[in-house]
Amino acid sequence: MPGTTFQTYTRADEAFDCLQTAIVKGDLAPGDKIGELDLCARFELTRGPLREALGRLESRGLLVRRPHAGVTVVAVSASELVELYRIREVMEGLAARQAAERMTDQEIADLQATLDAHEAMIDESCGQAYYQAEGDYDFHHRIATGSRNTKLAQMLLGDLYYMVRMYRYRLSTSTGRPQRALGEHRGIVEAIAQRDGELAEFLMKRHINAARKNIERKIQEGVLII
Amino acid sequence: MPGTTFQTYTRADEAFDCLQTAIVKGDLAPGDKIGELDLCARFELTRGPLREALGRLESRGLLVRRPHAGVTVVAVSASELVELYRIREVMEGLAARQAAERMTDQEIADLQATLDAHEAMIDESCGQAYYQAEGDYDFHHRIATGSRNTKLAQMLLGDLYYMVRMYRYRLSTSTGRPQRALGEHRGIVEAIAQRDGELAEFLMKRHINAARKNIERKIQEGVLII
DNA sequence: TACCGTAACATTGTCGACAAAATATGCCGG
DNA sequence: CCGGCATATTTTGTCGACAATGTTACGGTA
Repeated sequence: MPGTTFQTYTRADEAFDCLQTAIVKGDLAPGDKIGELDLCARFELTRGPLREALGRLESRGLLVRRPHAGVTVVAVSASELVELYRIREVMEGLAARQAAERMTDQEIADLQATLDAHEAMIDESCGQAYYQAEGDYDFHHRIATGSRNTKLAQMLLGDLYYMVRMYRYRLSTSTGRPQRALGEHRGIVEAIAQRDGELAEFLMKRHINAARKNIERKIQEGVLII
Repeated sequence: MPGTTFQTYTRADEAFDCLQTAIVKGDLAPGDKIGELDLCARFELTRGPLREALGRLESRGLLVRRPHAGVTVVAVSASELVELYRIREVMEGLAARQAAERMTDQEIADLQATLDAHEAMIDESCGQAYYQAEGDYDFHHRIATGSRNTKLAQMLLGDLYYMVRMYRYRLSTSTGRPQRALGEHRGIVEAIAQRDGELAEFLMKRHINAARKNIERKIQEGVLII
């Protein structure tokens, strides 16, 4: 092997990332019927890699494809969004428990530092909504990874979070009560630091349960239209 | 629309199914480095649809792909297999709870009938191992569907079960104690029939937990080599 | 005028060939 | 005899063209 320089990115990967972020950010709205050649022009690539990316997105549930009739961005109904949170509740509960058992001390310290930075941002109240969403994502991301459960992290990070984020960007306000969410996050980290897996699981489940109820309330009030 | 006869299957779908079953059945063993043209010859199709199918399989975690270096069937380690059961425990627990709340009376009756048929097979002890595996799969499949949680069913049926079945075929004996498993199944269905979601969740979690411990024991004894 | 059947269109699915990268082979030097 | 380098080969990634299918528009008929 002359130059051991491996190429890690291919055009299909590129297309996959572009499409995924486009869907998550809302540039491609749910229900949109998108043509292949349009996308090719948009991202400057040919149909081969694009179709490969479309297949992957479809497999992940972000696109729905009807043979010979084109692809459409998946439209998640209000009830389905709520169901997503029910899944998150049990899966992230497990992640928190395993994270409490397996995270390194360094990782826990980093996690606490993250919360400190997060708190500082909230206090300065600069771009609350956006940073709140990003901080929240970062928190859950770290715990999923810290669980050391490959498949669990893959399912959370690769499947669920993208669908949730898809609507978070649209909502702009994640929970609406950053201080309260931060407090819950602190409690979870505290439990993890004490290696109390059971408590971490309980608190995480309650945390996500609260977020679900918040969304249900917004839907009922008509604030959240899906 | 002249003839409203929609074509639902394309060659890529075909390739996807073929590859998936080939992996699950063990015709393509974990760790195998498989070439695209080999697969083309094997399934009699061209590289276009095949690559699309490979992308989907990769996205689902059954294949791992290194750019320009080919695809290999994913090799799940013993610890990862155990982790899979931890995920199943919480997810299927949720499925059982929601199934208890949402399954129709007809579905519950069908489920009970399924168990009766299953019991008959075990009594006749004809092809125990195989039918045990199939019956077990059928049972969990119905509950996942009965949860009416689209994404949950999709994740269980589309992701987890395929990975678990991949090793079930290799083990030939699923739990080793069909009567006991059947009894646990009966208890879960009973809870569902009584619309006791909490109990159904508890029993399902305990059921899968027992299966996990059984596998852990086999691994320790060296019976199960991965 | 409304409805149905047909034909043209546009879009997707499929194929074969070319280009780029990684692996395998052979050669040279130590 | 072994290790490292350059070349050759194989395999993957990409592209453009053709075929099949769904969609749309049009005209005829009741």
